[in-house]
Amino acid sequence: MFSKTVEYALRAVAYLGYAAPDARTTEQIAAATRVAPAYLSKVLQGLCRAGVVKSQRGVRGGMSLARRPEQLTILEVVNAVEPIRRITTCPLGLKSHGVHLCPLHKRIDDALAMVEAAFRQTTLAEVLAEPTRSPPLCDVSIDRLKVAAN
Amino acid sequence: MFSKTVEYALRAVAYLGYAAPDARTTEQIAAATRVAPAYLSKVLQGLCRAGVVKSQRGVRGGMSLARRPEQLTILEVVNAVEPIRRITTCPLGLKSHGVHLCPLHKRIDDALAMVEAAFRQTTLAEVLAEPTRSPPLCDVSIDRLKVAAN
DNA sequence: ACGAAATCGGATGTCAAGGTCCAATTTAGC
DNA sequence: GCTAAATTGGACCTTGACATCCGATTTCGT
Repeated sequence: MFSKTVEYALRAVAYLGYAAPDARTTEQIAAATRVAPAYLSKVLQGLCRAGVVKSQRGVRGGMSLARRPEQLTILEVVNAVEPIRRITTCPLGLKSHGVHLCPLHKRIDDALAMVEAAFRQTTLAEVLAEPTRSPPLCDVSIDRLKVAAN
Repeated sequence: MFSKTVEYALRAVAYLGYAAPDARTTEQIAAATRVAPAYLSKVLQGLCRAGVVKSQRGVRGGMSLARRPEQLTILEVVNAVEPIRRITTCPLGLKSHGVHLCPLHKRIDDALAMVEAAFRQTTLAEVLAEPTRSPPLCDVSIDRLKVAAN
């Protein structure tokens, strides 16, 4: 239902939020999020163009959040890589009823709207702060220790 | 977010519900739902195997609903062609926390759960019966007249 | 100024989704 | 029994998602 690319983008952003405000290299992010480094690179480029993360080239460069976690919603991340396309007109292309969706497509769009609303209401900060037995992104804490040790 | 195949399956089922209890040929369904006939054939085969529709070969054959619209939910149709895969374990494969999802994946799974619940609660009969300016499936009424005229 | 470290961008490869085509099979009706 | 009408299943094609690779470029630190 959600593409792998969306998964990868959310993992990366979660990891960066955890590391904020420091930057992390694509290699580090890939290792921590268990994503193929070369592909993650492309995903991060997309997030960069969308203004979700910012990049710094060269020595001691890497990726970091473009905004504070409190100002970044899950929806923005999702829409940056693969926009949720709401149904606004009849997919069958019938002009017989203009903007009014038939009951079937209304239901489908309602489902999209629910997801959209849920993601819009959730900030990265909320995800990171949520008390839980499992740390965000699973083993990000282990990685954090590893990075801190360097 | 939802695949084309899911769209096609829902359109076909909506059309068949509208025509119920009579059968319709793949050609008729394809024309009414604006789907490529050859591909719709494959989709219908899947629905048939899943027990959502039933097929009748030969002269005066075609496709019809396997159950009454009141007994068929949107979720069943969706799951027949492309099951909604809830997140049950950490996608990163970390065994460090067993069945407990991290906050990120919890949110994603919550979204999936909402969609699943909405689709489970909606029967085909409800979709067909809903009062609206636009008939279900857009121009199904036009098609109905055409079929009735034969 | 130089070199190492990092992103950027383009070319390429792989695989599943979406889509087509057709011969084989089944079946109602004459 | 024959024929026309319909599904079935398999082979095939096309496109986009996922993924890899590498040379070019930028930039920090010495």
